[in-house]
Amino acid sequence: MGRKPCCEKVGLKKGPWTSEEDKKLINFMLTHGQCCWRAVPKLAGLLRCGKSCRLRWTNYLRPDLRRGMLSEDEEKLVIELHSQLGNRWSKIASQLPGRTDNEIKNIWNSYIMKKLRKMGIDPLTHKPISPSTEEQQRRCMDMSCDGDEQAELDCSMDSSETAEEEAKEKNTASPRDPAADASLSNCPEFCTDEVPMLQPHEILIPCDSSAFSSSCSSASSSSSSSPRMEPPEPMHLWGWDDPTGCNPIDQELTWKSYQEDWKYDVFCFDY
DNA sequence: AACTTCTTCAACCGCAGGCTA
DNA sequence: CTAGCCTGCGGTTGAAGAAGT
Repeated sequence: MGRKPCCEKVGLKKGPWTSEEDKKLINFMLTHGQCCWRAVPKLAGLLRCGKSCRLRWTNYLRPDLRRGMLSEDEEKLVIELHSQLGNRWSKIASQLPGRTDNEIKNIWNSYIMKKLRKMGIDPLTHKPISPSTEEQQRRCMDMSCDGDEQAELDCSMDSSETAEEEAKEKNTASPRDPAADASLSNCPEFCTDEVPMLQPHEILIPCDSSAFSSSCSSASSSSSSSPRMEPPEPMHLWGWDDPTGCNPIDQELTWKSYQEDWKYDVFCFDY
């Protein structure tokens, strides 16, 4: 069979993207919309594989992304969804507008997991950790043999702190609280079969370059020679349901910050 | 100040599944 | 039905910066 690799490995750039490459990709995506990723690098003049372009766009350059820490609501939602879906990051991310699966995954691994452990909750099972159980002891033994990092963390946790945090946790809505689970499962927003997927036409400005340039005229005042890109409408105008409870004002603020951070100039290049 | 260890997160890799010829 | 292409997903890696000693 010998399936071909996704891209020709030779001659293609890897590693961190330069601002120049970002500009090319952004310009291409905003003028042409999302099309065949395999063709994107060639058409955009990039020495990257399509996969790399897709990843860069979806995880970093997409105009509708929300950057920064998760809000408390988002964090709760991630934990709740993870308890139901496991490591299905894309499903989880689809419930959090402007967040990517990669971002959620990173936040989970670097922050939420630690936090849950500190609270005495096993991040994998979402059940309280009970250090006195034989299971725990066995895991500690296993850990000492095979260097299981997670077990090590579990075992090294101060048991008094664990108990305290656990008690605290029981007073709040535990992720495995049956009532909470029931209410969640009754909530149509959490039906994973009805994930509100974002379509390209919802993100991107129409391909018509004249329409594009006119739409960004209001934002181009700061640079007459190289017009600045106008990100699309604020997210709350796109008709998203917002399970995080973020109100439009918050989203508008987020969007304003984004617009202020939007530094890329549009390039023109021939194909 | 210098060095080491830890943390974060962008990017990569390989695989699965959908689609089509 | 099968093979090949393409996209998307989840696990993993490694560079860079932060924190600790």
